[in-house]
Amino acid sequence: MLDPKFIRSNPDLVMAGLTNRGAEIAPVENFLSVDEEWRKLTAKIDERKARRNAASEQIAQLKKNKTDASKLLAEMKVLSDEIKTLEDEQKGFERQIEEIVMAIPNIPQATVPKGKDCRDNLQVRMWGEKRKFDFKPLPHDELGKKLDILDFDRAAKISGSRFVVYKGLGAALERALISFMLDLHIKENGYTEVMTPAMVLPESMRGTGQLPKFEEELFRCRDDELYLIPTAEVSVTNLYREEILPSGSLPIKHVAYSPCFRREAGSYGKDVKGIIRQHQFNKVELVKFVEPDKSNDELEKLTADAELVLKKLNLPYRIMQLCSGDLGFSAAKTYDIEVWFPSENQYREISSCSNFESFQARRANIRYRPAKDAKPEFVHTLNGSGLAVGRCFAAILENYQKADGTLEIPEVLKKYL
RNA sequence: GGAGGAGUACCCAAGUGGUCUAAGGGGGCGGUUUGCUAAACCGUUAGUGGCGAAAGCCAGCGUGGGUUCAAAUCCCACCUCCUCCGCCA
Repeated sequence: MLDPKFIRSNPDLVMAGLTNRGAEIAPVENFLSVDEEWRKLTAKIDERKARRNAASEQIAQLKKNKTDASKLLAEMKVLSDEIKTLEDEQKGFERQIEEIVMAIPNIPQATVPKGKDCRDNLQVRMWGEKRKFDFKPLPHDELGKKLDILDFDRAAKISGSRFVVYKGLGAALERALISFMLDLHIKENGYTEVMTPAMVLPESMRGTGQLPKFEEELFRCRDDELYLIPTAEVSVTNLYREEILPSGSLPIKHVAYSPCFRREAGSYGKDVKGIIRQHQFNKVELVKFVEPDKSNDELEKLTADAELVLKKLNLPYRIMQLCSGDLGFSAAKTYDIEVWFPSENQYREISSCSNFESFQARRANIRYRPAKDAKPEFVHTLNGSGLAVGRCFAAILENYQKADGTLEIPEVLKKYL
């Protein structure tokens, strides 16, 4: 969430930022008026409480001296009832403010290109040579079926649409990719591995920004207040929720493998073929907690760390900077990595690397001490896929297929298979 | 799932309705002393949010409610941890 004090003192800046991303500005105006009411009321309540505290001391003295206090008691009874009424009103305002502020998205950084949707995203760089095929490359799902390593029909039987069964070398390849990515980030890029729960409390979803606005995209348990994570970002970022990290502990860099669960509500008819868009998929996620003035540098590094996976696999890709209108709810700046799919003759997203600045840290109350006895400040959080394993699997099938319908194995994966 | 017990500040811990403005100890920080270190002694130490120019005031003892003029303290619910029993990969 944004800092209420920042909204209060810079409403024009906030509204301009929201307009750039195509969001409503009404919540800001709404906030300003409720906030004003709340501040007035709070001052009023504090005043009355100060009076009550003073009277309490008097009553204690009177009782001690065995003097009659009934007049003061009666007075305080009235005052206390009044305080209670005002406090109920105050809680109402607080709930309203919380609801409003939690629904306001992050403000894009000044350097983020202005635009409406993904067509206005900016290509930052490209890498790799697109392979020249002397045959017509098959789409990954057809190839997977032919090789008997992907089974869509049986997956649909047991779980419905948008699921897949990996079989034989398919399962082995998926597993190899996970191990390869983890090892790379741990050994070469300096991340510490964590393996976290795939089910989390609503507070965690609020911490990273999935709730309260995007509940329809989540799988929820019927009998327990638990949600399946749509990305390891949720459980890993919330590791340090409600904590003050000691000075010198930043940056913290975690890598986590997790299954991810998404309802994909509203994407009917989109990417229905293949394993590009599934209700359950595997992902290796990179998450960083850094000092505020370093977060943009750290975003460049994080993106480079994710890119290294594709470089080692020799898969052509490009880096896109998302325009203001295409940014996710919590992000202030985002690079997407898109990998080449020869059968479709197009690039497709395989990673999204974002700087959330203090947006998630404030929601999740994650702070650090800049120096030993300094006051705590909110950290900046970042994350990025490093990478989406299923999409990487698909890209390997497509880019490494041979004319005879078999598959070449990327050099770096051989020791994992 | 059942039965007990416990949550107080960086840590340990006292506190069963009113100078609790939370005792005491440890640790940290600052100081005195000192050739240096240690010891001793003195001082200091919850983060945070709100109002205010400031002084200050208000909130805060796991969380949320309630009782009361007044709650760390009494009542209710919940959460977490510990011990034992049962079940279980």
